[in-house]
Amino acid sequence: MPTIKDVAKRAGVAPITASRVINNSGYVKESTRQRVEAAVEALGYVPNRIARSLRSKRTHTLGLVLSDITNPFWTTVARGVEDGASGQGFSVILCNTDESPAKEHDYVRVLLQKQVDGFLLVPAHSDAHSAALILKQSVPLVVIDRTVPLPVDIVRSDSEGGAYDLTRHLLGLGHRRIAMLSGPREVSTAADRVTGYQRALTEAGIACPETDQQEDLSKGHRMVIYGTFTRQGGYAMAKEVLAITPRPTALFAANNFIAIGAYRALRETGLDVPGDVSLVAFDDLPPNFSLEPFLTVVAQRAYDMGQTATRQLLKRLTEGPGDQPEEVLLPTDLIVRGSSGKVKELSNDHTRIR
Amino acid sequence: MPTIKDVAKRAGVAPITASRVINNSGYVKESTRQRVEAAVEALGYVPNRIARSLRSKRTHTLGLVLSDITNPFWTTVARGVEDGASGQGFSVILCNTDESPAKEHDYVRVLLQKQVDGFLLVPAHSDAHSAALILKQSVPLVVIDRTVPLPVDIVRSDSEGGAYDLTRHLLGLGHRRIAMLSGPREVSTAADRVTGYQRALTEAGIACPETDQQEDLSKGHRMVIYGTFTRQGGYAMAKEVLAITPRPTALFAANNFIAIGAYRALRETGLDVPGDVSLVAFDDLPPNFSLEPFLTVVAQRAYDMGQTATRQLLKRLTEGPGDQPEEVLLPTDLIVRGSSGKVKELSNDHTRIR
DNA sequence: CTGTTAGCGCCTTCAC
DNA sequence: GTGAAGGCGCTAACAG
Repeated sequence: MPTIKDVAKRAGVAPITASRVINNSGYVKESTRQRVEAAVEALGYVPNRIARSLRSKRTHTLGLVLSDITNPFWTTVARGVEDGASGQGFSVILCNTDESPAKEHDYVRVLLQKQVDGFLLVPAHSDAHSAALILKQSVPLVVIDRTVPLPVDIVRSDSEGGAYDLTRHLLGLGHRRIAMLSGPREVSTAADRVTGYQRALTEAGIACPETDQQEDLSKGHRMVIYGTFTRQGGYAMAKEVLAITPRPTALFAANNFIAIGAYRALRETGLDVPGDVSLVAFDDLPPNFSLEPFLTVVAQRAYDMGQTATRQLLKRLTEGPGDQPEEVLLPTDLIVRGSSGKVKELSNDHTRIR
Repeated sequence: MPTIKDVAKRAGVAPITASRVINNSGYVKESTRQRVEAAVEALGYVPNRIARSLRSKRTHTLGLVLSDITNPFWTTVARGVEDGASGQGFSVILCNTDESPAKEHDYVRVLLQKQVDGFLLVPAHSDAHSAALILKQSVPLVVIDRTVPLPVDIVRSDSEGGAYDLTRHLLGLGHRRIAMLSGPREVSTAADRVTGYQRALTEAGIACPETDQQEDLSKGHRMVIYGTFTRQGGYAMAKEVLAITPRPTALFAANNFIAIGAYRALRETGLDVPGDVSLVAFDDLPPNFSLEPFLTVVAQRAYDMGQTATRQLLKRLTEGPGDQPEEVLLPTDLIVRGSSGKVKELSNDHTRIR
């Protein structure tokens, strides 16, 4: 493997001169430039960026730490990151944490040792242990998707607004008993989605059984149930909620996995979607890979999210930390499909709708 | 950012001693070990792997160059790679080529400069330009999914066998006019799938119009049509093939995208699947993200593919190039679902089946 | 326009 | 058990 010294020797110049030609820096006479280029060609010289990084203290590499690349949402985010990075001459090291803080921590440590120029991180836990570690080393960091109790740049979707839109959509179809199948209480996105749901229902004057015991629940009421962001979670929550009398007329799945589990529960129960029960979800299923997209959803701009976060990170790399962190809130998109429909007035249902 | 010198100074030892403690190499007295460890802790020392790599000529980093991480098949492969790599202390740099040889070449050059220890490559073109470049630098390489005309390790699915199985499945359901909607002729996987299809039909005594002009085509015949591995391609090919009289009773999509396009064409034509026409595909749609998996497919073991390729690559890294390259052929799995059914005998169809 | 010197942070080699 | 010297490949800084 030839080094820059070999190139220099062959061209009859000093290494630094070869360096200047290779990096197009400084003045070099045309004739020597050509001699050096010929030597590079002849030797098949490949510059060693590791050595360069050691000097320059820049690796042109970013660390992308997320939960699971296999989830189409994260896949798309990752693609946005990679495109944004490679466009600016940066490479991306990919790490899957599977939501494990321990894994996350290990990855971050290694990436720190590898001297990545910056981090894109989806924190596995709200304690933000890893994020703090990164900041302590004063390595630039942009957090994606979730909030953390740290002064740090964040790019995330407007979960609350999206959930509000989706709930309004159901209200518009006449639904008054909408069950929210949520994720874990302590995950910020889950909490935000519940908040959006609650806001829409409050505006519509729909009671909350816990707080409004005295009110008339007959015109509809709220149902929030917490679980995990998984198919199993969705299945279990749907089963539970479908057993309530009177049955909810619509289910709001707080993410795509929950929606899939809920759908299975609905089918098992012999209920038609949307004939008997409407089903909507936060997060689209990958519509590019569906024979027929069916779910009414609020979709996140995943690609945008990755790209925006990367742009922000690269800005920090060139412009320095700046005075204070920024938070970017990406809008969500309501996509109405076949899984949501008008409420049916059931004959044996004493609660009349509208 | 403290260096090993700072640690050494604080512990009152030479840098090399600190190094020995940090890397757990050589003999160090327990008391000095503790002093060094205390210094590491106090300073928040993080070893610089860039410097280490410069010395050791090992970066513990692999380059993964594939077409598009957004395709669920590649996503799964990538996850297999990342798991296999991180399990052995390796990081993965991800690159999307979008099947562009130029992009691929640029990525490979950068990765070579970054001194990755090895490559996992899905070649964008059968000319294998980038693969050759890698081999020239004698950097270990494992090719994934496709064959290249080079002596190199390859891990791929048994495309021919899978296509054979899928075709046999259709034959077993009574289909005799099965149209193969293929990918580009020059892509090895497309060619292999056509070969498997042909083999099954030949065994079943089904004629090929081009070569068997004289034979009786009334008992069924072959239809192979070449296009692109895209939804548009699938749509166009399906439209074309459905216009033929007598109409094929089954469509074999050579990959998941083609299947989606073909399904759309079928629906537009007013045909029921599988009532009027059966549809099967090579490559599953992401079943984890479907409300109801519907397509009968031959699925590839994508995760396995990534993991196997990585294991092979890491073997080369530790054991050297070995005498000659290996080729691993992964089996495929036939998954029968709702999209394939028995042929109907149409009243106005003069070709009697069986 | 070109070259010399020095050092990035680490670890192999060889002494003690 | 420990340390001193030197160099991995490259490029600032400072001559000339």
